[in-house]
Amino acid sequence: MVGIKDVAKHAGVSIGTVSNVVNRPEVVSAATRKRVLSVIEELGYVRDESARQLRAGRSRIVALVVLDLGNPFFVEVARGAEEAAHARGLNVITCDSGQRTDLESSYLAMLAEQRVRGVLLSPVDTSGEALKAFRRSGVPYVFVDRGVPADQASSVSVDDVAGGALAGRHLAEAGHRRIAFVTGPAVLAQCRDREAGLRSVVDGSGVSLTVLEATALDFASGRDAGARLLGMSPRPTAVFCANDLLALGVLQAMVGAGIRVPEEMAIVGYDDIEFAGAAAVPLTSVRQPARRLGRTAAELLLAETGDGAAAGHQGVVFTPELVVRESTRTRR
Amino acid sequence: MVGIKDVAKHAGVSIGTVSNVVNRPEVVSAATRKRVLSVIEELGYVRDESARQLRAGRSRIVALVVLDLGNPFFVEVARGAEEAAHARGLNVITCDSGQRTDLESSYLAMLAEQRVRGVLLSPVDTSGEALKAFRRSGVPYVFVDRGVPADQASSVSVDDVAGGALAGRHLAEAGHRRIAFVTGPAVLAQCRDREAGLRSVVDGSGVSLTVLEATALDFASGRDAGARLLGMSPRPTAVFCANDLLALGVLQAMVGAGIRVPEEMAIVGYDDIEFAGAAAVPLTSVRQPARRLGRTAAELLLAETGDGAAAGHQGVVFTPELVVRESTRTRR
DNA sequence: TGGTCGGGTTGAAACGTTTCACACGCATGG
DNA sequence: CCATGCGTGTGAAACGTTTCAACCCGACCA
Repeated sequence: MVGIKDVAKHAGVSIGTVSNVVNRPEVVSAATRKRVLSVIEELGYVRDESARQLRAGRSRIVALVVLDLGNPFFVEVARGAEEAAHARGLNVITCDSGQRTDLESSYLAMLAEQRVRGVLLSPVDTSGEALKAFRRSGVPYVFVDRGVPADQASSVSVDDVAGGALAGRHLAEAGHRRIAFVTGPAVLAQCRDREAGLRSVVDGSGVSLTVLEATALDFASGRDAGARLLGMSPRPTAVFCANDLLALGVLQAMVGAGIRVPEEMAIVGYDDIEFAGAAAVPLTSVRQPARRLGRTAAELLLAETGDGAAAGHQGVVFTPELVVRESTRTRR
Repeated sequence: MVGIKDVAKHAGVSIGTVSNVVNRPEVVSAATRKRVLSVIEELGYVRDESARQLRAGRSRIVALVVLDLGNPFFVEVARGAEEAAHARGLNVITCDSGQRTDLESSYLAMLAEQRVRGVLLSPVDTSGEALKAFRRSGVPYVFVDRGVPADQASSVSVDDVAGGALAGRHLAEAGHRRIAFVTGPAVLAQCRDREAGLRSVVDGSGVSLTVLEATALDFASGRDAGARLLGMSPRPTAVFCANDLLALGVLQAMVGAGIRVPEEMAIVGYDDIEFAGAAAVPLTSVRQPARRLGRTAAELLLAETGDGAAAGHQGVVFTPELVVRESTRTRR
């Protein structure tokens, strides 16, 4: 593999000059610059980032670790993060923890070894071992889609309690008295907060609330939850799901069983992914500014790790928004 | 940042010994091993992969460059690739080229600088400049979801011509005489091949075929294409879309305009993503073994770059499968 | 003419690993 | 008692960059 030395030899200059041509072209004379560049082209030299990084002590890569890439919400977050990083000449690598603590740990360990510039983390569990070990490595990180006290780290999140309340209020006002909440694993703060928001509206109002915990926040688990819902009696008249994938799964179960939505079962999802509007019955959902979440998180991280070296952490919280569609629109 | 030297000093051993503890624990005595390990733990030492890689000359990372991470098909491909790579102790980084040649080039350049072990590439254009430049870098690569002559590179693909024919035959047999094909950018071989397959069935059979080119293979473009479809007269009675996202977009346009599917417009998609079955009208689609595609591609790459160093390239071609659902099931 | 300046180039150190030839000490066998 | 070998540990080289002090040389100024 051709290195800077080969280029130097062929061009009849020193290694340092080649390096200058590549990194600070303005300090080298036009003549040599041209000569060196043509040798680089001819030999097909591409610099070795690992050597560069070893010397520099820091990498030009930012990592994003998300809960589930199968969820279009996180794909949007990733796009936002890339926008912001590219604008600063950094690259992003995205890792999918699949909501598994072990995978999350292993990715974090890998990223620490890579000495990435920083990590945008949508954590499975903010208090677990995985994170504790990572913190020791000293790699800067920012929480995405998960708020934490600002003394611990910066974070960008959406107010999940408010989102849950939004959904709850919507259903309560439509007159539903038996509501189900389909949630994911309780380790996920998003799930807990959305439930809390829902309860804040529903509790004490005479509405009965049933909670169904799905094994994962995905489509298949939603279908399972839907099946359980069908077996209940009396059956709830409305269901709020912790995300759209679950909601789509529930919806499919309903349609499959011939239950009319929203007449016999109203459904509210969360995230407002693009598919929500394209479902069998377009889904009412709580919208989160996914792309902005990613962009802001990246910006926060870069501000912290930049040369300006701002000290303190920040917490940014966005506000969710209810998008009403057919799945809760009672046609009379 | 604590390095191997610090560990060595604290443990009262040489650098080499620390390295041995980490990489070949069996050659060092139990006593020193224990001592060194405890120092590592105490100091929170994590090795620097860039130094490691510089020395080794090769990285422990495999890259996957896909056309669109917003397409669940590619997320599945990525999962398959990760399965295979993790099984061999390698990590995968996924890059989303967004079907843009410039982004693809920039990712490939970045990956070459990183000296990744190899690249799994779902290329925008197999003959373009982007690829030519990358080839010079000498980084091994395998095409995913795109067949090429085996003398150029290994590849894993699905027979798109057969897939197109599958869809065409299905529609022709259902008696459709005016069929539309909604496709993506013509640079994409997938689009061209699926069209070719469709034509092989339809041409000369008296069926009229209209081709609508969408700007991208995504949901929004599908909606646009759907709108155009609505404006045609006579309107086709069936539409085959180059992927499911387009098909879902078209479907939404139909539903929005009150056109009944499949009675007034039959729709066939491609990929059979999970959402296809959950759509307003469950979508008939041509299924591809996405996960297997990713897994096989990774295995091929690792076989080529492994120590065994098999020389030649291979081309693996999978066969697609038609999944019939409501969107083409004529209810009489 | 001598001194200073500055543009252009060089050579070497440093980054943190891994690896490998070698050294040391001890037991074993001749 | 010497040779051999084995189990441990060491020290230094090498990986490909970047950076920085030093150097060279021609021009300009006093």
